Amino acid sequence: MLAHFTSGYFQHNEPLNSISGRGIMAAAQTTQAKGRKLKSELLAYKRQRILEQACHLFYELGYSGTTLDMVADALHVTKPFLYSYFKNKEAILAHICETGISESLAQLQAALQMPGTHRERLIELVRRISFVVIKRQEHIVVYQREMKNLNRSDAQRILRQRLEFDRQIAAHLREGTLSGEFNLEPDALTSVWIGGLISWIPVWYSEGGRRTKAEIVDQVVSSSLRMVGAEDLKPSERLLDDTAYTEET
Amino acid sequence: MLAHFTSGYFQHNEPLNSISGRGIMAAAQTTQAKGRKLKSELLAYKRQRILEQACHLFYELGYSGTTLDMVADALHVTKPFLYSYFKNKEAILAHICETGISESLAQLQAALQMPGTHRERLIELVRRISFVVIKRQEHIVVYQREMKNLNRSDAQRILRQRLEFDRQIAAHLREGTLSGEFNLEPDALTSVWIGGLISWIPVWYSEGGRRTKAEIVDQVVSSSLRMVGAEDLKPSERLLDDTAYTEET
DNA sequence: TTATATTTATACTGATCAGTAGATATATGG
DNA sequence: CCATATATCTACTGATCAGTATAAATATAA
Repeated sequence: MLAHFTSGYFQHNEPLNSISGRGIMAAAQTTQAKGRKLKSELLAYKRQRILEQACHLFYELGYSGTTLDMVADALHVTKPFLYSYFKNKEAILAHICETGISESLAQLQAALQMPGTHRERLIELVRRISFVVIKRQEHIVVYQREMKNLNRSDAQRILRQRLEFDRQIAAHLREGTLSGEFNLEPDALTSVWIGGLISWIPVWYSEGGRRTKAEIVDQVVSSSLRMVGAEDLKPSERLLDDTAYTEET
Repeated sequence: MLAHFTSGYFQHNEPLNSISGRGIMAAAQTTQAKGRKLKSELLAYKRQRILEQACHLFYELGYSGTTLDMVADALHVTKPFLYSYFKNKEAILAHICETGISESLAQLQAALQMPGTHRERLIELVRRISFVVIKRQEHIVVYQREMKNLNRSDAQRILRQRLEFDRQIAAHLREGTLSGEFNLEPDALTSVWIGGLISWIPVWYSEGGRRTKAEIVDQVVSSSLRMVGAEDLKPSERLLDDTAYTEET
């Protein structure tokens, strides 16, 4: 039952309720501290698996079209199990909605802190965010569709991150315009349109479709550069493959 | 009760169930043909009012967050009333979802048939579609959010219109590239990105906000021109006001 | 091994709501 | 004004499902 345990990673097709600390505990039981750490890892892992499965079902069937019994069944557990990990259905949705935007914001900030011209950093940030959006397609779509079901405080917390996201891109475009790299009118909402472009990816991209991730992302980057009035993506700047941006963290 | 009737138009705050053909019938009752025509107009009007109100509530509260009792209450009628105008709740949603896309498609085709260069017609079509999207903001948002709740055949019918919409824009961009007005790579998905740009308007535009409709639309047009590699919108081409595109049809 | 703590499951409740059967009111035509 | 047709309402049902009380199973520590 517990044999699938492999150096910290878990098999995803294993019934969630069969996962325990026993195997490792027996082998490496030295201190209570280690036991506590493992326990909290298990907790986090189970939470994450619930979120993944719920996200997928919300994506396929909609939030209100998905019952918690369905989520539980898919994980081979029962509804009250879910309630010991999340306060209620809405709390699950809130976590899902927050994932995409908070990861995007993190990548945006990382890209902005890199060295290079404004144009180079724009390329980098559009790329990084686009890859997040592709990786978290389902989260992004669920967020866009099901936002309305969030309670006031969750909605506000997430909205604040969105506004911060937009504020930082807008600032970068303003700076780049001042430095002469971009060509934008003072009151252009180009940060908004770039955000729209990136958020539009899930509408058309599908894993295993005719285009590779790198192609799609290069098109978004190219369109963004054209929109801000910077030099278009040079052939040498094209992505050959996704590896640099799709490694697991 | 029936005094609000004015030359074919109806007051919107009047209880829907008080609207009848009596007033006009008494004054202008000449043939049965006229009576039938009026009757079908009344039927169409009531259907339209149900759709408007339902759309607004779906927009505010979500499809599953809106009960048909709420829709009925808002119109000062009862739930079974709605069922004599629509087969079920999903049929109401399907009509709402179809509105935005079919009106957009109509405007697209009208713009494409106008005289002018490819660039001029691109400006015209982006403008027209953008104004549809602004006018039908709530319909568009409800469609994007609640698509999943449509049954197979409704979803397919609407999807076909979307695909046709994209196909025609793509064809226009291809022709414009061949004629040398645009500068696009053969496999660019620019029609998709322009569609995304336009669909993104409702996320940020709000009636009575800091920007006028004309400003927003000009920005979308400008971004589209830049994306396709055409000459940017000249100051003389800017919209001074919305009137040319927002007259009632 | 046994006592205690933690995790997970069984079985239920109360509220909600789409959809309907049948009654009532209103309009139409003679 | 009456008879018929049409439009609308009252009152209900059956199914669904989020959330919970409590029991069972499992893990932990001594």
